[in-house]
Amino acid sequence: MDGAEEGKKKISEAVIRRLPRYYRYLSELMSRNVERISSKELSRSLDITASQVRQDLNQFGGFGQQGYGYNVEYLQKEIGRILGLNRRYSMIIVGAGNLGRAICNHQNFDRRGFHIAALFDVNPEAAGRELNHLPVYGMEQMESYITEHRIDIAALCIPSNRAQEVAMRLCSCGIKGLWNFSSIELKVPANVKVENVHLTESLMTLSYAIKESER
Amino acid sequence: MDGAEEGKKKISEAVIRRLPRYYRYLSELMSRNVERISSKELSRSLDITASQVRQDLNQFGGFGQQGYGYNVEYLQKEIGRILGLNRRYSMIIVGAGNLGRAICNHQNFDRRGFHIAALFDVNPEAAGRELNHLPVYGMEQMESYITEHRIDIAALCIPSNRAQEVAMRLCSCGIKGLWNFSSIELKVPANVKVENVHLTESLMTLSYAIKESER
DNA sequence: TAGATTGTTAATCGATTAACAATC
DNA sequence: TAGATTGTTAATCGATTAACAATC
Repeated sequence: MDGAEEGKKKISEAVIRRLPRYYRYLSELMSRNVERISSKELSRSLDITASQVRQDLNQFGGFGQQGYGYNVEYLQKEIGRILGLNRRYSMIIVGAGNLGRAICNHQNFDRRGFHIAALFDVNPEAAGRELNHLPVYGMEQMESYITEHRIDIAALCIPSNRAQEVAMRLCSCGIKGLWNFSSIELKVPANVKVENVHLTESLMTLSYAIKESER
Repeated sequence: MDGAEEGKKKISEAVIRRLPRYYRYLSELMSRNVERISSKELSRSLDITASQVRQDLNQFGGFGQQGYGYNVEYLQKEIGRILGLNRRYSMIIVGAGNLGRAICNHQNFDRRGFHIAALFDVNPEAAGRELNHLPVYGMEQMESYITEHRIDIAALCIPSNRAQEVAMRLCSCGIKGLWNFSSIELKVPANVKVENVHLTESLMTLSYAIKESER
């Protein structure tokens, strides 16, 4: 017992980013009542080599069975557990502009365990109203709300020039994760996790691909 | 002259995905009237090693000068050119729901050369109206509009179960790139480029990171 | 000239793919 | 038992980092 037990081997980000894809596809298979699947079939559907599928899954332990493959329902549940989807998260949306509203209207998040509790906005005439049955509060109430309602995640849907400052406020009251839609790189304490959705960068990457294919 | 001239060495996706970050930071430096920057300074601001910065930039040629560093304005322009930002793209948004509307209201895309021309929606009562001064048409007019207005890019903001079918329609009338916000993996001809924005997957990755940091 | 910093080659590290023995 | 397919080790490939000569 020299500390070699619990999940130590650092899992690479490349692997982690593939897990949601497996998860989604397995969920789809479940809804089609498919019971078992082999790494080879998975590989065909997901454009990943069978070898990599097995390598990926074995980072977390043996979920399959020789000669049989993987049980779809079991594997889906296990990957869900690995991703932390076996519990619920409370989320707020900061910035009730178009993007904030689009996210709060998105059905799928709640289904996956991400419960949106409220929105916050600087605009006093937005505050006090409701959006999609969710309350909209002024920014000054943000800290106390997070503490009282034990909010885990904040989606940052505000202009880039205010994002860093608001991020720091969120970090200071115990938020665990920031879902950052602003176009800047946030600097936050190590205990707060940031996931970026950089739309403009995404579009530029597409632009590059189009340009290349035209040559 | 045995065909060893023009841009052959295939640039890796990892490099391409870093280019927009350089571009954005250099744009910021320009607005602050910074004239020159070294790979070391870039590395500090972008959390990339100086060695990698130089390696990345030299994939495309020597943009710097020994003992001096890089000229900010020149480098920004060159990276823009590499990304294909030195021209304008015409874009339509398919699906005028919350997400589609959020994107059409986003200021930054047009600034970077991505001009949104119109929206399309199945809902007949959405069609015919205007959104943010942009026309909304019914889906049946999509193909002819794309051809007539030489549309380059379509942002797919429709439910996942209809995404593949609509994608095929878009491909068949000469679209060059799909910006896919639906949660499925699109199958398209090789000449059409797809850039995915998988929001649910992004959120699951954040969930994983939070779970890990709590252990 | 001395100092700084690039461009580029070589070394290292990590991720992907191939192969195959284990076993259901 | 024969066939299928995993788990896992070894080989390959590619990306990142280190080092340093070139040169502004």
